Amino acid sequence: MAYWLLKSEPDVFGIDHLRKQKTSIWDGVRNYQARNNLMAMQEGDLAFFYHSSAESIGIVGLCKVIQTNLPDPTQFDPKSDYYDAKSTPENPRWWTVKVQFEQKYKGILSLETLKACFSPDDFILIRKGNRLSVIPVEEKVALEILEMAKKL
DNA sequence: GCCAACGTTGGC
DNA sequence: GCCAACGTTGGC
Repeated sequence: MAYWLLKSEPDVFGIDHLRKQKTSIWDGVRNYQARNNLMAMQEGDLAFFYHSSAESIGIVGLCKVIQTNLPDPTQFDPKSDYYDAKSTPENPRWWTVKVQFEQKYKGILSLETLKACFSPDDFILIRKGNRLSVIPVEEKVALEILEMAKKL
């Protein structure tokens, strides 16, 4: 089983949205590296939920991958911000997964804390200039984050 | 294939 | 709101 980190702006779709609706398709990703990470996900993988561009920045909860290799429906919708005219249902360009809410942490594992605990070599999230929104997390790092989350 | 221009992300 | 870093586009 692998671990991941999913970034989202809480104003748009935050941990509370996911908690309320229980599951969600992770749509709207339009970056090839992030898409490739989505395509590498397996059922049962766990993903940390990260709030970006917010008042409090950091990991706020946990979700689980429950369905993989889903074409992102927004790419076919001309009214969507994420519409891609070059994509067709026969040959979709953007694939994603469905996630299920697992847990909202009692507090936040702030970016500052994460920077203090991990090395950029071990954790892509804290590398300078990193903008990737779907990030693989090494097991070693993931297990430590899970422990840190218990103490919140 | 190069690279300048432009758009976006995301922390501060 | 600013701006550094990065990704994409398009002319050549």
